[in-house]
Amino acid sequence: MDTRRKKTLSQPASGGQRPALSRSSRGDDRPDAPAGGRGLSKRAEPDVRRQSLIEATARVLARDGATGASVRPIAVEAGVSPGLINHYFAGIEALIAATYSSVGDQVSHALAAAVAAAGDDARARLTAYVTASFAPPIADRALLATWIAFWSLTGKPQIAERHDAIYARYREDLEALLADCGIAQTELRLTAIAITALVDGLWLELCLSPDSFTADEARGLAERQLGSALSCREGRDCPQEPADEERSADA
Amino acid sequence: MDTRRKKTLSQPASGGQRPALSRSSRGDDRPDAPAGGRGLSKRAEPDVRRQSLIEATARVLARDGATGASVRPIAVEAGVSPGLINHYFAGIEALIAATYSSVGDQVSHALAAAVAAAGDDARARLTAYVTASFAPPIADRALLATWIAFWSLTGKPQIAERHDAIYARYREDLEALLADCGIAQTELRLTAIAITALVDGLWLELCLSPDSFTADEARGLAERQLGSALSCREGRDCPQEPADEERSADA
DNA sequence: AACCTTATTATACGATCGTCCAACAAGCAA
DNA sequence: TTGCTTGTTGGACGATCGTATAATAAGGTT
Repeated sequence: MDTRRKKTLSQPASGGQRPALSRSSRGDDRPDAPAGGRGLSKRAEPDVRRQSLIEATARVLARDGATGASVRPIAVEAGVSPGLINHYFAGIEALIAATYSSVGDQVSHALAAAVAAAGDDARARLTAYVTASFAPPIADRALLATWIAFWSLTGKPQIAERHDAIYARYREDLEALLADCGIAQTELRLTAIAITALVDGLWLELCLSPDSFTADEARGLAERQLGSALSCREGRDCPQEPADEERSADA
Repeated sequence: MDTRRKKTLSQPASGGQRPALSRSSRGDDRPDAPAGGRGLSKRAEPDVRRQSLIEATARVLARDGATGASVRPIAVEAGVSPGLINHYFAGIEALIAATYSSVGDQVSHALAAAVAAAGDDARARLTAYVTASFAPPIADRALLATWIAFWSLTGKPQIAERHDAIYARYREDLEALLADCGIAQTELRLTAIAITALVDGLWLELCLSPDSFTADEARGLAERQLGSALSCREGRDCPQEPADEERSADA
């Protein structure tokens, strides 16, 4: 419902508002916007309106990045007036936080779809999961701009909380796929962290400067890392992390 | 050349901000404000002034991130008036681009120092290079905030250019260390890309949400990746990237 | 001295930021 | 119809943004 009412510090500054002008120009010149697309200023179901604001925010973030995500451009994109945003969200920051969760879910679903399309073989599903980051819609400069905007706000607890949830879910899904491939329980967590980091780093640089390597090369490197992780399961010769006490020689 | 003048450059212009004294009536109220701690901003050598502005920008970026890096806070941090920034730089964007190069150099030097401290053994130097990212001054939230601010501006060619140069240099240094460890020439480029991506991803997540894993774990994972890369050099059984034709079975 | 160059300040300007608010409008209950 | 609730609008407000510019200060040259 309201979710508002801060009645904060600033007094209305005494003097009454300007009587303002009549809105006579409105309400008779246009019957209303037809369905579909923008310009819907009809009354909407609260959940529908909330979602349309979130989606508009995602589009603006993708197009203009963090600096462009301000109230008025988002309102224009959603086809509503600026004031409506503060009616549905406690502030622009809350709207962006909600958008983080929404975009995070979309990414998660895109990865799940890639896994589902890979069939039943555990190894193929794992490969599909990690290499999906190097193809559309994940490997996209606009998505990176969106993501960077979220990162730039992780100073605020509200956003950091969602970041942790999204990444925890990503690693959780990855751990499940790794377990299906026979990775030992004790290795699951760190293996998932390493693969996540590699994929994240490759995805980041692939979007930031696409000339330094190709998406195919990124796929190959991720695949190699998977092979290395899986070879440990078969008792092969694989490099082990040195024990903590052995690691002091390099300082 | 009184001695008081010399230290004013590095002075953050703390307290005595402007005693009201607005200069609306120029030249009659007060010719100068000589005494007191307010001696900031004498004339400086152009290069010195430029550098002090760059350093002030780096401090503001580290403290407040991308959204805080605007003309007036930077000017306050540098202890000069806002207008001076446009005297030395073509705009705020040019100042931030220059700061990107400067911070990139500092990071590069910090990594080089870690390598130099590791001694003469090639393997130890390589380890020092990659694990330095997980210790101060690299593994630092403020540095991440700075870096994210740069990333958020890579849409502008001026910044993207700097990003490419900085990352190319990072990979170049890494390739040299890998070559010293005997990595084959044909594998150098992709190996460096993979290690850079892993380190970047670990560094990013370590700074963003430090609770998901520890710096020691990050070091161990990077070390394991190095071991995997180096084991190939000895003709051991190491996972290979599958050929491009073999990768289409998952649809 | 007078003159010139330029570093530096302080402010002005228009644009845009987030938030708040009073008036309008749409739906629903009586 | 009349009333009531609430989604929605368009703008006001103060703060801050980047840039531009006239006035002043400082150093160097002749």
